[in-house]
Amino acid sequence: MIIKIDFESEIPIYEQLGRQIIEGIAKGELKKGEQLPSVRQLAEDIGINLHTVNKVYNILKNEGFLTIDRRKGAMVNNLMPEVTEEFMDFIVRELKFIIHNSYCRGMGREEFLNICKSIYDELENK
Amino acid sequence: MIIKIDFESEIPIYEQLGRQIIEGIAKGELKKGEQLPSVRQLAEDIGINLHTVNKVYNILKNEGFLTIDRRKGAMVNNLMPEVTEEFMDFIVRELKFIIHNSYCRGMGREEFLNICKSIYDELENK
DNA sequence: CTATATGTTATATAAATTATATAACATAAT
DNA sequence: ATTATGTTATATAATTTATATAACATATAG
Repeated sequence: MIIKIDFESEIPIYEQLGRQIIEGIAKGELKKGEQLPSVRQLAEDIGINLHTVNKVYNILKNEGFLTIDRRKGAMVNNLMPEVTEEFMDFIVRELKFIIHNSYCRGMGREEFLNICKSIYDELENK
Repeated sequence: MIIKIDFESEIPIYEQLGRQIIEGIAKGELKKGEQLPSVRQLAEDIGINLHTVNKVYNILKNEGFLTIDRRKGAMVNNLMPEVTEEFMDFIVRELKFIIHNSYCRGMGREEFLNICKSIYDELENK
């Protein structure tokens, strides 16, 4: 799986990395139980500090996406996290902002839903 | 229009304020051409610094939501910003993250789309 | 004209966040 | 024994976020 960091982005490196790992899991590029590179290896591969990778692994562990074994390192959890109340609050909050913003700009409901659908189509590979 | 800032939130104050103004415009609580409180007035009302309000007004001016007249202060723009390529990149990026994340957690396409629809229903006050 | 209110600009400061750099430790695998 | 793993501890630097004062130019109100 290829990780690509945009060092010019306003999005923090650890946030970009975390999103790409979740994307990899969602798309099946990272299988359940699959082992991730060690913090040192991945840090070297993408040219960032080992602590930044370690931070991401621990965030994703706390969210329930990864498990970390002292011996083998990080791997994709066999059981994905649930849709918690906290997570629902998060996506509703973010969706509201995106929808309010696009609504002001004249984007209609159908157009917005079609964008969502196209992302799902890409995700479930057509 | 009532502004409510959560000082415990991890979301910056200026971000919270900006989102609520856009929400107000989307919901019609703030009409086109309507005058907003002065930076000093609003800052005092919600208990924050005038520069934080000023920052928000200028961000929203640059995005095309507000116009700022030296005499009358900030007001809601009569012409809302367009769905620019930059904006499309933004919402696709954010939607991808939300969808990948919820997809991992077992939320299906229909459930997700229903959340979006309910936000639209609230927005168009059904 | 005077006083007030407006956005604006300029500094300065403090706290938190983000990212890196070294170093060391305990433990498991080779 | 050596190596690789996550982990912990400091330290530092840059950036972001938020506040605090002060001042300026200008338009409006009295």
